[in-house]
Amino acid sequence: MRNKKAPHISVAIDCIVFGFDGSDMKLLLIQRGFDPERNKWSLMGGYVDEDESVDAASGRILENLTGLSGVYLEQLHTFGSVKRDTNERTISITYFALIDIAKYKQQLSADYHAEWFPVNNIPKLIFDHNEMVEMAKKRLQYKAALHPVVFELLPEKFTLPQIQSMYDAIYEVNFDKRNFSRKLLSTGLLIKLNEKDKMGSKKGAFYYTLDKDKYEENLFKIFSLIITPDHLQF
Amino acid sequence: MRNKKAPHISVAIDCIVFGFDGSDMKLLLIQRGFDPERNKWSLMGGYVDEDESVDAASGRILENLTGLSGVYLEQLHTFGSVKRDTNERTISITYFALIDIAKYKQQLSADYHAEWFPVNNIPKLIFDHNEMVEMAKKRLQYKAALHPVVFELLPEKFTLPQIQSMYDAIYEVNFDKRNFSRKLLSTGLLIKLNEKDKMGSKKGAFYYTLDKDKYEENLFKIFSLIITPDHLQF
DNA sequence: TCAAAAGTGTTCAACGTACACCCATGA
DNA sequence: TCATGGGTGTACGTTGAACACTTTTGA
Repeated sequence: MRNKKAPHISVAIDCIVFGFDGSDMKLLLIQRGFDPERNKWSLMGGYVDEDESVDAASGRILENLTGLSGVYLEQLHTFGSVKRDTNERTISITYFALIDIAKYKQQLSADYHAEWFPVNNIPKLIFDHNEMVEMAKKRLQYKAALHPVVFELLPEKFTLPQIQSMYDAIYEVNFDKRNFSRKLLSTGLLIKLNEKDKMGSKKGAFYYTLDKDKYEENLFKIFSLIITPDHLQF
Repeated sequence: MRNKKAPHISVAIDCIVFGFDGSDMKLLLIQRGFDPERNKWSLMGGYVDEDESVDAASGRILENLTGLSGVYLEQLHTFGSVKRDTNERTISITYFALIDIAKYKQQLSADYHAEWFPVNNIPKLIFDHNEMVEMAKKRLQYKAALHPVVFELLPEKFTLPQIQSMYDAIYEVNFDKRNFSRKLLSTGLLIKLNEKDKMGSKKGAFYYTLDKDKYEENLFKIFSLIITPDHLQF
């Protein structure tokens, strides 16, 4: 009951950071610098301070450990088994972040020892962090099915092959590129630029950019144009 | 960082209980029996014990305050503003429950002072509990769009008008009953019984029951037959 | 007999899916 | 010149949406 004294339980945050590099989905991990479990791979974690909200804590902790700030962060789930942390009773509130790898490349590699791993080849992580990652992958699938959050993973301008690779990676499928581009363009949310990306091919692929105004207005109607429930892993 | 000492933050649970009575969606509330905020309406809450998981705590707290056990409970979100609890720094991990009101009616009214309120007419609640309820309503919409969890709200046998009322209530729309019943029956998941419910009308409506085997098998493919993204409130 | 809710079918437009070839370019 | 990836169109079946009348029966 609320009027009894609260037992002591520590409150931590762990951040699951997804990135997209133009062709693959990646996950950001750090090597733990202290005992226990020193040198094992881990998510970015830390304790919530007494005078900060848990949302604020997630941003602070991510920035401390990776230098990343201003990224899209959303609460995922709170993990609270009794023995999940081998050290002391700790619950962990997890957040996931979506970023465009290229945009933050320099910030990251300069001072921090974080590394990108392909989402389908994650090493063994400390505690229950692998479970957290699995849940985050599923949540991303759900979220992306109904919300255009995934544009957070893309640079300002991007090509159709890039955005399709992103969806292919998130849902672990291969969409038909003819149907995919038709559906995507039919939203009217993409503006074609007079400029090509020549990185990916000799012919080059046209860049597109988000029509921000329409994007705000139509936040709702847009998706599930792309994804049907068949694509979700239950 | 993980190696610093954790500050003291209390960890509480709050449960948002949705019920369906055959025609309306309801929310279960209790009147707080202690200060501060004595006698104000509130969700069912309590502290997590040091030696129990947060999932276990949610079940225990719900049972303590309402007598309900064995109900569908799912974690919703963790609320963690600094001043959300006016008493001491407390984060609240919220869970939502789905129950068939009739099934638990006796359990509830006997010993507990909990009351059902229509979801569209909730009183002012303590702390940030109204916000929690709003989030739970949205989550239920999302969840029900892709998962058949809503059968948790129905009795063993139910009529087509009842299940449609439920969807109408969750999405705050009025589905066309011809289209609705065709879609629902096309899943092949409902078994028509040779028995009618005469409560709702003179003619009576046939009872249906879930084909449990098929239900297990097809957990995934089923929904979004009913709901399209247009129905979601963003 | 009538009021009230249950139950049922058809038509049309929109959408999803499958599928194959040409284009532009740099090496 | 050729290998590589980019870009486009059509045809068909399925699905979603709009729509109105008949049935049953208790009061």
